[in-house]
Amino acid sequence: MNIAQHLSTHDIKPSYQRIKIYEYLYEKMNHPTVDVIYKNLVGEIPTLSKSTVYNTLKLFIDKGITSTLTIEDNEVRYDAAVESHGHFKCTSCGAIFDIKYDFKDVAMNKLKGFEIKETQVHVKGKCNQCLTNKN
Amino acid sequence: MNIAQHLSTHDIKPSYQRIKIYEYLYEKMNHPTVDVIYKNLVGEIPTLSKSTVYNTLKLFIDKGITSTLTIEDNEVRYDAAVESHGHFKCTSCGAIFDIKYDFKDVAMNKLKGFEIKETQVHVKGKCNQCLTNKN
DNA sequence: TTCTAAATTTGTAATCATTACAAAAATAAA
DNA sequence: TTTATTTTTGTAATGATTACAAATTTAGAA
Repeated sequence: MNIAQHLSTHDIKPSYQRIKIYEYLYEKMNHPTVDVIYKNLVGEIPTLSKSTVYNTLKLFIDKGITSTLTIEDNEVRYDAAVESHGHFKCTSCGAIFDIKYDFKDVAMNKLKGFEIKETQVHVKGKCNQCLTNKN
Repeated sequence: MNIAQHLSTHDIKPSYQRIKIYEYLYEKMNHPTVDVIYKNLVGEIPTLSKSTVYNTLKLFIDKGITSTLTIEDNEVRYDAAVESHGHFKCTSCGAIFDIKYDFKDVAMNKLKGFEIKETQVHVKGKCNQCLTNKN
């Protein structure tokens, strides 16, 4: 994936900060919060401002190359994947797993005549590993 | 529904404020925010504090008689219904509709060996009425 | 009932994420 | 090079939530 080109294709001028932020989102795929992104990039970009992270993510969302998820209240996370998919969050280790689900299975029969723009599925519990480790 | 008794059954002493807050949640079923609850009750309980609303809702959640939903980032809402069900929010009029869905349909095959505690399904779009009114 | 202890409510201050905004820096165009 | 535009940055403002201690209410014991 050529990130600069991907940004350009979506009408986003590929500045250094924008490339780095998108690169982080895309390569880590770890559903980071703004704070996590900032802390991970400020070493490499010492002048980086949190404002830039906020601005950039807002731009990415406007242009449709990033989506948000809010599993816990007060904890907005960002995702380079924009196709509909769900998220499982382990309440023990905090890890987030992507889960696929079939759009039409999610009670869409209940929403006849409604125009659906976005669906989010969040599941919380304990992951495989934490269960075996008895965390 | 006898609210005082319902609270007592769940190990919550039925104070005046607690009864009123639960009553509001239960009778309106409008998925209110803290602010909405406060504004709607402060007329009847002039000394009511927002702290009380926060404290009370936290207590209700601990005791399992209230659940939260966060469809929009930064907008925590409360619900007297605790069974798994989904929510549709109309982006035009802001109304929230409950939707039933089948727990096991939501990609649970992907989560073998995981312990699932909670699922949330959020759908955004335009409701029937807004579509016909061309809002 | 009266006294005392515990629980609840309240108001204010502190915190934290996010937004607003204007100055500084970088980039592009003339 | 000069000028205009875009992007980045830092600080201040906002708003929701939490922390906390004082005031009030409730419950229990004497």
